[in-house]
Amino acid sequence: MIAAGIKRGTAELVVLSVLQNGALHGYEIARRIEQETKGSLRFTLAALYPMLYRMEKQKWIRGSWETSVNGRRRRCYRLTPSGKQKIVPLRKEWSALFAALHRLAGVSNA
Amino acid sequence: MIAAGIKRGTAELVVLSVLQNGALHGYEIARRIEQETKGSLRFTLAALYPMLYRMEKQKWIRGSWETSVNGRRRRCYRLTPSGKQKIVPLRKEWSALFAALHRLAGVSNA
DNA sequence: ATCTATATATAACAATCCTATATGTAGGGA
DNA sequence: TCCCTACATATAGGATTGTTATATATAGAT
Repeated sequence: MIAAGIKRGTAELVVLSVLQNGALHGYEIARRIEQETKGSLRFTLAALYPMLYRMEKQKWIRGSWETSVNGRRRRCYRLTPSGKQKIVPLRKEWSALFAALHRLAGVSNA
Repeated sequence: MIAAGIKRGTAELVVLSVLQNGALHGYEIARRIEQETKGSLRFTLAALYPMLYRMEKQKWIRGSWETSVNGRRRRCYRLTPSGKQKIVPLRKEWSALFAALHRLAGVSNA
């Protein structure tokens, strides 16, 4: 598990990214992040929910209450056009950070 | 300039890394980081000084007051053996983060 | 004489994680 | 039946680590 102090700030990009493949609710977003990184990246729901509210307020995602086949109420979020556009510069900035850390500290994705 | 919310948490690794090439004082550490990343990564001194105190307290660096040729008093920091060892797992964890972001969000050092 | 660069220090604030706690449903096993 | 786990959302309180603003002080250039 990557420590909190290291992964700090990644949630925004990560949430937007997993929503690129289709609408998801909060609980499922957490599971996808964990699965797709083989458990190395993981966020608590207490971190994710307020983050989703902020992103909805900024119009990057739009939430809608839905009911699953089991009768559970969920809030499903999908990317807005604005949210899709947001990903590009965000990924670019993270790439710039990666380049800087690669240069300075020998960090690599290998 | 990489935004504060993105670079958050990198200072520790970055400071330890620039000190690998020899002892430096706070003001100079800030300049090195900026120079070696062509201005893309930059920390305020108000962030660096408390960080240096924390790292000294944890025995990763050791500071000593010195006087420059100009008669200015500076606190020069050098890596301790413990600090050198600290870099390895820290770089590894940052590499793991970027592997995850590469996979999930297409972040790359190119 | 004033302005910039050098050099350290701290207070007040902001953002984004965490743990802990709360609420409630559905399904499985003892 | 009762309890435990999985599902699903919500919020309070605390920790960490950045920011801006402010303070102090010396050296060299204009």
